[in-house]
Amino acid sequence: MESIDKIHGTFEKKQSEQKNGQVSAAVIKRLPRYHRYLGDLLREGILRISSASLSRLMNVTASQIRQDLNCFGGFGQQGYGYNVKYLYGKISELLGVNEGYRAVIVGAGNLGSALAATHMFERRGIARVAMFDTNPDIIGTKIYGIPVYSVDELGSFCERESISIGVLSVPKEAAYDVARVMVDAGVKGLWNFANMELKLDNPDVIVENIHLGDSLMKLCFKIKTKSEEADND
Amino acid sequence: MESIDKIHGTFEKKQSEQKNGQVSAAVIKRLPRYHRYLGDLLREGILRISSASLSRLMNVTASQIRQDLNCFGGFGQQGYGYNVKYLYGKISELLGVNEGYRAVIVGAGNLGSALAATHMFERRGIARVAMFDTNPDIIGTKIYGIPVYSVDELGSFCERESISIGVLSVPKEAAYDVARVMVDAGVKGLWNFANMELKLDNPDVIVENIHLGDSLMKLCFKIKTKSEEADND
DNA sequence: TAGATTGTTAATCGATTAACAATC
DNA sequence: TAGATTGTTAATCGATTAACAATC
Repeated sequence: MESIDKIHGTFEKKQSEQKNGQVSAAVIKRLPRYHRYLGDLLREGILRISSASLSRLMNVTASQIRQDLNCFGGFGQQGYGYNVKYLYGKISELLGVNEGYRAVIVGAGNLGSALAATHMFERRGIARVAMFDTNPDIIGTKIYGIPVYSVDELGSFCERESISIGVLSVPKEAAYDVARVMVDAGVKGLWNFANMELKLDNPDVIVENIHLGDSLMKLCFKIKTKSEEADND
Repeated sequence: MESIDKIHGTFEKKQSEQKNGQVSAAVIKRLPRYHRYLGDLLREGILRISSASLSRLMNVTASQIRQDLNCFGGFGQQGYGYNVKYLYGKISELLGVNEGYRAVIVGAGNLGSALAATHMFERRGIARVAMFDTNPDIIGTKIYGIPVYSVDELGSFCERESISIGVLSVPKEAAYDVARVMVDAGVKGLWNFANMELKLDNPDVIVENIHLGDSLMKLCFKIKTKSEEADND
């Protein structure tokens, strides 16, 4: 196996930090997908890959891959391609994998429990340190090993435990109250499943709104459109 | 309240069916969001809205709203704006709400159960007629009122019950087998939570892949980027 | 009628793709 | 060295925004 150091040692300056300023939303959206595919390749034991072969695998153009990666620095090598392990590491870094972020899940209903059950967090080096709910029957218990506390303690807990990520799996009606408490407690990002768009006045807090229903509707739209096409044949 | 008929009766020709050919993916992605906001307005009892006020509400440009809607026909009226109820209805139609699609959920684990518990389907007029699993302990039971059958019966069931939508909340490893069975049984769309991109050779079957992990990573990326910005101040 | 606001065309902007010189 | 493939610039394409005439 080639030495990663040998290949990448000479032009380290350019790489680590983002090139000039803003990266477009389009590129950011694609980064996790690159990460996924590279993870698969790594697990398959593939050592190197060219933008051309990766493009075939991912159904995008090789140009786009090279452009995207170059937003962050030269991760490849002319005549060689990309070292899978190295590139995977670089993208992991960009995405904040293993930054040691700490998360809480607010709302221990069906969705909250499902999120507690996944390996989604650990896999990215994110610790789920607690869950919060209002139901006295489950407060004090553990769900998939995660302790459930009263939502009354949410603010003080987040502050004390330096929580960066708050997951909102609460009903729509509770979302703003819960969000406010967490923002005041210094939480940096909210992952919002509450089925509404959380608009905060604090521009430093990042919000990712999940709308599963939108995806379901897109599916229905496409099914419907496809059927109508078929009818016109 | 104004009569919808009075306002819209005169130029019905243009509306109902899609204008010339393909609608861009960008527009399709935005339709469910329009639907959501209009639903909220409707519930609040708002009768009419202009593209300008809707644009303020939704944080997009009024131009974009008018362009998007005009892909499908003239839903508004000069000097008046849009009738909320009428527009909501039209977008519902476009999205296939209340088309009577029938769905099954394959995989009755945490995620499958969480999906069984939501009102996401009914709300869009989609019937969840059954769940399927391999676990003998839950086969024959009901989860939130939905009967659970053995995955062995999946194919024949989908065929017999004319299922249009298959929800995949199974482990990655099982996804292709399950997908193949459903596609062969005439299912028209797959909503795939299996954490991998389902690539089918049948171009008539629609696949929506859900990657919650990608969203979580985007959140981390943004938190990280924001922190780094802050450090450079 | 005058005012408001759409539908639609034209202008702008950004993202994707193509091309190729640099270079491993 | 010759071949391969990147990094990057330039060309193309598509999506967003602006502008305004049509019209309710």
